[in-house]
Amino acid sequence: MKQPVSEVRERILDVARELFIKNGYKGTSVRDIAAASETNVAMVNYYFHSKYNLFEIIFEEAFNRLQKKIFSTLSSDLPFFELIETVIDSYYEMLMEYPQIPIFILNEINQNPERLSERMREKDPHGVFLQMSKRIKEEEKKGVIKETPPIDFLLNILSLCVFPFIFKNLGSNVAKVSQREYSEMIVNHKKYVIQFVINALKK
Amino acid sequence: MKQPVSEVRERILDVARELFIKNGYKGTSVRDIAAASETNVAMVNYYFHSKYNLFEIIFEEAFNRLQKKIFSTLSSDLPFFELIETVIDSYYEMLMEYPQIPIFILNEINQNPERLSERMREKDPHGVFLQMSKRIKEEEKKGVIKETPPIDFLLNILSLCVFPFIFKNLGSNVAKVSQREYSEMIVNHKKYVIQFVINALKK
DNA sequence: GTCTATAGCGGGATAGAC
DNA sequence: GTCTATCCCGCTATAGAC
Repeated sequence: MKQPVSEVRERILDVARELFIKNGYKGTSVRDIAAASETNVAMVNYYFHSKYNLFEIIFEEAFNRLQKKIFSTLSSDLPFFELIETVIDSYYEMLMEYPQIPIFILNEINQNPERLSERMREKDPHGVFLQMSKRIKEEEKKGVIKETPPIDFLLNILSLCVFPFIFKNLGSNVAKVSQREYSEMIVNHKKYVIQFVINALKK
Repeated sequence: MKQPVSEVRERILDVARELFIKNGYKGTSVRDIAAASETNVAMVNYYFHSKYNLFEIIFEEAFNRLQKKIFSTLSSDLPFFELIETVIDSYYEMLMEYPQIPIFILNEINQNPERLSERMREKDPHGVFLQMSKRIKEEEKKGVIKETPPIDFLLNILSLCVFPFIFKNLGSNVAKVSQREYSEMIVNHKKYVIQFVINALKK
């Protein structure tokens, strides 16, 4: 019994997504994908031309999701400290739902940095960085916050939000807690991070 | 003319360190190492048995140095804020020398989490975490700093120190700066991080 | 559209002569 | 200790039968 256009294609795509997220690009072979999707190597290359092309389709999907979420938060017109809180909230919310994404992205940076960053540059239609810089400048002028270089500040936000998820595997092992316990710990950690950042900003 | 015990071994080790740092573990082949050290593949395996073992020797070297440095800082009697500054300094100094280490660790985690975390647990013979907790408690009592859960605080320190290096490849491309410029940027970023952390702590 | 079979490459590791 | 030659593996990709 045959599904619409290509049930096989979908099956390969689903399996590949799972494997790429779990094992990364280099850690996933076309043979793995073929076996897990109960097809064969030739089928994967028939539908997707190459392993890299297949990877790109899946990567795009994950990447768009993350981008959309973060950008819509950053572009809102909330009061400054609430904006900060919401940005951090959004990162954590997103990353708790898709904890594999940072590892997925970071693992593959080495693979093709030019191409990936080309994409990221394309995907900044609202000038989020400029908008954020403007908000920071305003608050500096008001004397509410300390002198805050936008790049350094945003890098700190990114570090504080993303690293705990990257560190999850190692951290839970070293601390001898289950991944589940670590995840619960992260919820509390988020609250500390928000306070930490706001304290660091305040004059 | 022959050098002491094995001039060749040292040469291989030096070249390997350089290549691993520059191109990462997977990006460096034993053939590359052989060529650059003007020996051959057999020599590399004669002295180091395997590529993985060779890398581990280099990894161990860096890890031990960091460990030693952090501990000597923690057990010093520096004033608390200077202690924080020195710890952050040490992390950045080490990571600027071995920027590939975090990425190697990340890749290792996916492949063999048990082995790596076993090692890291072994390497805390002096109780860095306990030392730090003690100092934090003292400063809390003095009323100098806010309430500061040690785990969350240390995770923040780690995030702020390690993430910029993980992000290096992607970040430098997105910001359209060379890796070299990014590295220079990181030196300034470190200064901001130190101020950021100290402000966040202060009551 | 599906599959088998294999080409062709590049990797790590090793045997064995010197 | 050193080197050449080679093994064996896994990978991507494709040719060609059905």
